[in-house]
Amino acid sequence: MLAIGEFSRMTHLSIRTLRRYHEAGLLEPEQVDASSGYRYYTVEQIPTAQVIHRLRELDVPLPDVRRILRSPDPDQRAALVAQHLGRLEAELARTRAAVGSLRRLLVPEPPPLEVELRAEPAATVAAVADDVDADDVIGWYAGAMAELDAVLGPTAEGPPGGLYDNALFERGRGRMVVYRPAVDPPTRGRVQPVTVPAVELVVTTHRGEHDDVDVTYGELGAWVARNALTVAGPVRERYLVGPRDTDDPDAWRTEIGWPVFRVGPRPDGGRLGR
Amino acid sequence: MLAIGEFSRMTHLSIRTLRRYHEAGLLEPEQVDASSGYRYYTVEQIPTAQVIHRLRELDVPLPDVRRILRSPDPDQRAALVAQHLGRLEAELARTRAAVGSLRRLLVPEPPPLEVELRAEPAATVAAVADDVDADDVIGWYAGAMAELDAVLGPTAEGPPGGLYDNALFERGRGRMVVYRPAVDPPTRGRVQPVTVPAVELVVTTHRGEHDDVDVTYGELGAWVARNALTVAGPVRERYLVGPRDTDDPDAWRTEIGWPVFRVGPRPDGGRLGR
DNA sequence: CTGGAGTCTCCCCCTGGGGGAGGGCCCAGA
DNA sequence: TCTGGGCCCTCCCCCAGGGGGAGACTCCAG
Repeated sequence: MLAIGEFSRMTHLSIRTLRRYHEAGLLEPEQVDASSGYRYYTVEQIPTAQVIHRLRELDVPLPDVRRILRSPDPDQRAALVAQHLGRLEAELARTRAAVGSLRRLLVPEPPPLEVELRAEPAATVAAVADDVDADDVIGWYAGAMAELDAVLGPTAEGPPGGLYDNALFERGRGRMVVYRPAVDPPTRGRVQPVTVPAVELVVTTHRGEHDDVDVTYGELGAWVARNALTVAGPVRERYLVGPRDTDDPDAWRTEIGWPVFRVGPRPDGGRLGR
Repeated sequence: MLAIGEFSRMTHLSIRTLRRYHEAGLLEPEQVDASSGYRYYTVEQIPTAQVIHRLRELDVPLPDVRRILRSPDPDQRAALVAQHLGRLEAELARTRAAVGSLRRLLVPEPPPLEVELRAEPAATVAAVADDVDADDVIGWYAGAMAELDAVLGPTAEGPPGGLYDNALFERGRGRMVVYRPAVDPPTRGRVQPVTVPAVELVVTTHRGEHDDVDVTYGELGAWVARNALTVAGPVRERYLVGPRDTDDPDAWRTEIGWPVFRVGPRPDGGRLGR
């Protein structure tokens, strides 16, 4: 039996960390003295401790480490690990995107901003809607669009789009609507007919990678502010050319539209009604 | 003038986050109402907010973001950014190492562990020593070894080595000694003559990448425990073949030695005397 | 003038660590 | 069998960089 200090030396996990892992149910000492509370480990627990160490180096959250350790089936275990390696891949992609975007930001070649004020008519579309956390936007969008495609089939009546509740940006959670235009929109699964209301829309087009889209948002917002307008409802995006159309990011075009009121009333505080 | 909610919509930074950035001195509102405390921003601050957003996506700490924003010279600013990109590189390398090591750990091909109990004589060497945090070990080692090489020159009397206080593993901070054997060791800069005491040493050799070294530590520890020995002083490593000898990691050999006492006394609790 | 959306501050919580205080336990030597 | 000192225990506080929510005040259009 090994006291916690000896076990610490053998595994290169600090004593404090071992105690935390005990508390979290990750690595239970083989025996705990009932009266003194002393933790005693065995040499057979060393490999487990090392696996935990590696997983933590990969920033796998403690509950997930526990799941991995407790899954008896090696295949299932491998799948859980692979899932986290996928997460690392995604994180790397995010980092790469931020680096690229930062570079573009620091070497600004200000493109002429073309803004249009347009009266957008109401339209009934096939949509998927839900309350979403800001971090889940990407994943939720992918799922919702896939479901739309599955229900509507490949023949499109026009580019897909989305409505984004301002609370999504201001408070990190809000209503999200993803839609595709359709004649006589069906009701199936999460897909429902939704009527996008008529509105006065300030519109511009974002070119290229979506990572930079907030820059265009900023420019559009500045334009709105300078023209003494005020936001009146969820922001709209329309994906004129996107990854579903071409693999060349430079060719992508996203139409961004802000509903506005002249000066006056903000009937719903800029939020998306239900 | 833009209220915080409008500014939030334009920059995709949440209201809470904007308040935090104000508090941290990252992004001061152009104007703060003295009586109400309302924050008011201008459209000119949007690009700054976007740069902050990008830097935070790269996990640049808030104080460093502040430094970057406040450095007036573009060159200096670029240098600060580049520094953080270097940090990202290092992190990526660490992640890659952990992935590789995890793979090796999960597909174990248990190499025969050859352990030797050896009476190590005392030796006087040229050494650099200091108290070091566990996270700084790599960097400190590199600096200390470079200084040793600069003082001693290229002709080596034997492989370099190190002594590692057990507190380094147990408590995350401890004394570290890096040395090179030398006849008549000089005193220059941080380099000093140090006498490594004679000791009974349990020794094995780790093969390959240093990322896996804790596995060998674990095996050695298990051997020590099974033979009813007890640790008596700082762990020793000797770098028989390392990156300074060959670029092939599979050829690297690190000798790992644990000073032990048979059963009996632990004169200094396994810590490194001064 | 009024009501509701917007904003303020303040406090608590999260993760995965670390620092340190105060006190009990273990065990080799005498 | 006692003793001392190293080991281990629990408990509380702190860190970054966020989020949740309460309770009160402000802004502004009708």
